[in-house]
Amino acid sequence: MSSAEQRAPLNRDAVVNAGIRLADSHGVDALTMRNLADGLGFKVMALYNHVANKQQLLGLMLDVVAEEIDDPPDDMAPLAAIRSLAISMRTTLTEHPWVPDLWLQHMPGPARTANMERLLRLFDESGLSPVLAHHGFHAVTNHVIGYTIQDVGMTAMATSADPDDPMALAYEFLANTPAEVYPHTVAHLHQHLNEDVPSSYELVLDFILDGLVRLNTSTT
Amino acid sequence: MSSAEQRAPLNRDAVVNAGIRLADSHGVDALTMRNLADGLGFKVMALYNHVANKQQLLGLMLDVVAEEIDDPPDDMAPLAAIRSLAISMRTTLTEHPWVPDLWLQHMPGPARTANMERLLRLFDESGLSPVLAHHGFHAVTNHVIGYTIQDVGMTAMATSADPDDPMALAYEFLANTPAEVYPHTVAHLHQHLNEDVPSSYELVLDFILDGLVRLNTSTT
DNA sequence: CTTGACGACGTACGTTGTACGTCTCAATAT
DNA sequence: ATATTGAGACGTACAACGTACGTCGTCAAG
Repeated sequence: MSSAEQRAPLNRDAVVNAGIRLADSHGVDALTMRNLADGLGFKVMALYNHVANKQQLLGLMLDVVAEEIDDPPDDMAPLAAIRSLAISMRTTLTEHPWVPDLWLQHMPGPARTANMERLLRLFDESGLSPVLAHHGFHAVTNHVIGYTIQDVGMTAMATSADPDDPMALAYEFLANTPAEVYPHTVAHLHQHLNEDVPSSYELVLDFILDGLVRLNTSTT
Repeated sequence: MSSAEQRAPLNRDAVVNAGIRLADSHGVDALTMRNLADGLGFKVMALYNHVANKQQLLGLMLDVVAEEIDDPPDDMAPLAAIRSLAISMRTTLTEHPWVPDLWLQHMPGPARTANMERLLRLFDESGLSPVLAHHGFHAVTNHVIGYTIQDVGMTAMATSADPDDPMALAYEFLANTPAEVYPHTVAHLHQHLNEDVPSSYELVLDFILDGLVRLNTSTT
């Protein structure tokens, strides 16, 4: 009986994937080494045979997520492909709300480096001047991360304040900020609560891309 | 002797300001309650007579930083004032590298709410349509936070890897990413290390503002 | 002179990451 | 067949953290 119950030994991929699932489902705060080990049916110290420490584990998790980002088709025009890639990145990052924060605090692994390479190559092929291509890379990267981090951070705050009713936080904020003192802020928040405004993600992305092209053609 | 050494009692402002100084000088990781108490010449639990918990302390610290943001002059044209405010925000946030991350994870206090109000009012007075003003607010906020968080995160990573030589991290990264596989990434990094490219912060900010104005006039 | 409030602090607890050493077992070498 | 080795799971233990609780001294109001 005892020999029949041999589990398969742990391995790095299993640990990393379990980490991603745990962070996705219960938030990054629930990702403790003990918790993770429990979920896998092992004890804490078993994990350390497969990852050096938590920091490394997080880095590996990030790189797995980076692999999930869809590539634009090869035959797409560079600027359209940039646009498409930016949207894919946002999609993937939004599916793993714990990622955007950590993204900026870890060195890129192979998959994320490949992702940067792709975006940089597209800019190189876009016809923009080298300096504008350089700035474009940063502008788009910043746009993707910034917008996503903000979205995700907001909803994380709301659900951590009251998991049952994410709206509760907004109403509590409204109760504490008088409309006579902060009329525009209150109005803005109401726009979010009542009418639902579409995301300006793609709109602003296009402002950036159009701005790059426009400046490029006007100085060439 | 003992009665002559009476210290002034602690108060909330002292705690909050000491927290800011500590986070500024030694990083947010060094901001532990014990550390903070030590710096003030008190013991840990004394702090809890003045702040409810660490979370609240961080929130108070953030709002003090929000107060530091310079307002644009009242007579400045709305769009110019928005631009000016965005630059002031970046300046202040950069002076407190621990802020951008936390900024998105805490509800705004009074000062930050006032800051939002200001930006929203400027957009309201800008002549943009209400929906574009709404999007403009998010676009600019995102730009400010995103760009700053990225700057600050990078340098934080570099200095935490090797406080003596922040460049070391870049060279280590280069050593691990072959130029044959990642030519554009390597070239991009070299642009940062050799030529020093000016920040694209204002350039992209203008892309956004110009994009808003252009779209507004073309659909009005 | 008493009383009551307030602020500082000692003690203690639960939670976290992880260093270190031990034990088991299968694969390999003799 | 026996001895050796190495990998992997795990128990124990520790330091650092946030913070709950209770105690004590001091000072102002009754």
